[in-house]
Amino acid sequence: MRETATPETALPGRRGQAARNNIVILDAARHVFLGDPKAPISQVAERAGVGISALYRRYPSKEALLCRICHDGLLMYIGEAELATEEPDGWAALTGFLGRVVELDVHSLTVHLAGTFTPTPEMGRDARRAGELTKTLVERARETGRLRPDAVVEDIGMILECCAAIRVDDEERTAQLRHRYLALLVEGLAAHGPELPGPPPRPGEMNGRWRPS
Amino acid sequence: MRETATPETALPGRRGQAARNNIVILDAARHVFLGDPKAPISQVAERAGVGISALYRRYPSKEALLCRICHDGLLMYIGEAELATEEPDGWAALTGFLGRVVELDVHSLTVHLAGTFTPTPEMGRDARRAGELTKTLVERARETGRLRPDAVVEDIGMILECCAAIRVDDEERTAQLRHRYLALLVEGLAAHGPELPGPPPRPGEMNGRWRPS
DNA sequence: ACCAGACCGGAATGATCCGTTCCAGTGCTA
DNA sequence: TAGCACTGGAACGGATCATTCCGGTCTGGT
Repeated sequence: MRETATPETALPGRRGQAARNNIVILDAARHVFLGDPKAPISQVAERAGVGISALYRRYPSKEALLCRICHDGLLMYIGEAELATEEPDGWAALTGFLGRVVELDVHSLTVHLAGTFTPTPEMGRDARRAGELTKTLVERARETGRLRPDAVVEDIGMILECCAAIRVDDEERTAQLRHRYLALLVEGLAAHGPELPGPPPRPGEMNGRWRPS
Repeated sequence: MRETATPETALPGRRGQAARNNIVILDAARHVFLGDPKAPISQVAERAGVGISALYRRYPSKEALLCRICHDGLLMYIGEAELATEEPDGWAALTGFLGRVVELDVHSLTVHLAGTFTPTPEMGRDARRAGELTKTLVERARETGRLRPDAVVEDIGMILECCAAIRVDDEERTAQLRHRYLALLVEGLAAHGPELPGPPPRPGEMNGRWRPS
C-alpha cells in the first residue's frame, strides 16, 4: 500500500509517475543548484520535466528542498569517508577519498549551499561526524610519513573548495579538470618542501556562511 | 580648469570632494563587487559614503562601472606580468607573479566579473596581451627545468581560479590563506611526479562566461 | 557679498524576478 | 463510473534593484 522511499521506478500509472518524479526531482534539483545555488525553483521543475506543484507536493518550501539536497550530500561525504577508512594504506585512503569527493561534487553540494537554509540539528550532528572522519583520515595519512608535517585537517576542506571552483560548461569535463588540479594539490601535500606560509586555517574559520543568511 | 583624471586628493572645496570621490568610489566598487559581483549599486554608494547620484554622475550605468573595475583589474594583471618579465630567474618570475596576482585579488577582479557586462574591444585586445605575457612567463619557467613538463599555459588561469575560491570574512586573512594554497599548487607545479591526469585545459575552455549573460 | 551652477544625498519610480498558492484537468482504482 | 491522488502551469504578492528626479549645499567668479 505504501512506498516509504524509492522502490525503484517501475510501478504503473499515476502511482509510478509519482515515485519516478521523486527521483527525477532530486536529480534535477541537485544539478540545478550545483550550477547556481540561487537558481529559481521553476528552473528545477523545468529541468525535471514536471510542474511546480510536483515540487511543492513533496517539499513545503524551497528551503526544505535545499536542505534535503545538502543533507544528502553530507551523507554521501560521510559514506565515502567511512569507505576510505577501510583502505589499509593511510595515504591511499586520503587521496582516494579526495578523488571520490571531487568526482561526486559533494563539496559543492554541502558547503556551497550553506546560507541558503537554516540547518537542522541533525545536520549539525552529521557535520560533526564528517569532521571526525576527516580528521581520522588525515591522521592516518600523516602516520605514513607521506603527508607533509605542516598540513592540518582544515586544509582538506580548503583543498576541496579549490577544486570546486573549477567549472566549465560540460559536466564531465569539469570533473576531469578538477582531478587535474586535485592532483597538483596532492603533489603539494606530499612534497616536503619549505614550510607552508601563513597560520594554517583554524577549525571554524571557513564557516562564516552557516548562519542563516 | 580641467582635471583629466585624479590629480591627487588635496584640492579644496567642492572640486576637491569630487576628485576624492572618484577614488573613493572606485575603491568601494572594487571591494563590494569582489565580495559579490551581483551586489546592488546602492551598496557601493553606502560603502563609499556617498549618495547614489555621485555614482551616476560618473558612470552612466552599473554596467559601465563594472566594466571599468574589470578593465582596471586587467591592466593590473598586465602590469604585474610585465614587471615579472624583468626578473632574471624564470621560475622566480612565474611564482612571484602568481603571488602578486593572488595578493591583489586581480583574478576575481577580471574573471569573476565576466558576464556582468559586455566587454569592449579594447578589453579584448588587453586580454590577448595578458595571455601572451602569461605564455612568455610559463615558457621561461619551463626553460629553467623547474616546471613540470606536462603543465601548460592554461593551467595558470585555473590555478588562479582555485586560489580565488578561498574566501573568509576577513580580507587580510583571505589573502594569507590564498598564499597557503598557492604554495601547495606551486609545489605541485614543481614536482616531477606522475603525469597529471586528464587532457590539459584547452585555450578557450574557461571562457564560457564572456558572452553577455 | 552674491548668485549661477556644479554636485550631492536619498526618496520615488517602474520593471523584473521568484516563491508560493490556486485551480482546472487527467486517468487510475475500486 | 465516481472519487481521488496527483499534475501542469497560470496568477498573486512581495521583494529587490537600476535608474531618475528633486530639493538642498557649497564654491568660485565677480
